[in-house]
Amino acid sequence: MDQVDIFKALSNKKRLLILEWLKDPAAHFPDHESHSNEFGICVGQIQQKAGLTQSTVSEYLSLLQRTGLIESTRVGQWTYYKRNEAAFERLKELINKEL
Amino acid sequence: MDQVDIFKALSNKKRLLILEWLKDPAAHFPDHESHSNEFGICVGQIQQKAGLTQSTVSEYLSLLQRTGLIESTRVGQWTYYKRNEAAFERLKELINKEL
DNA sequence: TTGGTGTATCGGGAAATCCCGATGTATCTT
DNA sequence: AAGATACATCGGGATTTCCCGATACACCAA
Repeated sequence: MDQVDIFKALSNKKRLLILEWLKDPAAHFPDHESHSNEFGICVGQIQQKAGLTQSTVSEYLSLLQRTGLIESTRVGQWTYYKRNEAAFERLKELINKEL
Repeated sequence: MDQVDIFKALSNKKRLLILEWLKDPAAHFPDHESHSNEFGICVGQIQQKAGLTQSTVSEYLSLLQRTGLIESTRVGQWTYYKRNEAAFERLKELINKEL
């Protein structure tokens, strides 16, 4: 994934929203604390909030993961996604220097 | 132009290159100082270096201008483009805070 | 094992993007 | 005015992106 691919991943309103939600999961997914833990947020929760189909959300999360901006953990039948803040920091440094 | 449109504008290798070249025009367009002045670099110079057709480069520059990242000045038959560094600073701040 | 739930992948129609050649417009020169 | 130069716009074929429904896969519960 090069710089262009990262910008492409960020070139979508819904994906930007998802990344924003994952910055503060407790604030954006306050549903009884279920399906929300130290591993992140599961696909279903994100799908519900995003208002997209399950397949679309799954693909978007997969795409974001390929950029390295988020990471996933499988627990039972759930896949939890969370931000990779180190990757965000590296991206910001790159942008600050190269752009 | 919202955040998504700016990321879309940055989602292209050639456009990123053009923005990089315009960071230091003297270094990247050393052709006898001609067609290079305080107003920026003219379309033809950029087109030659980019290896794209004239129409494509014109459209790319127009797109980048719409995002506010570059500005143009018409002088005679030439249109000079230069970076709007203030816009880049605002974008970087936005990215550092929101992303 | 059977059925249910959560996620990933596949196939594809619609829309957007990429980049081109052709053409139009503005400006300069003679 | 006529031709040349620089750029913008138009029309379009090829590719990519968007987002969906259908289907496949993984795991759990009974």
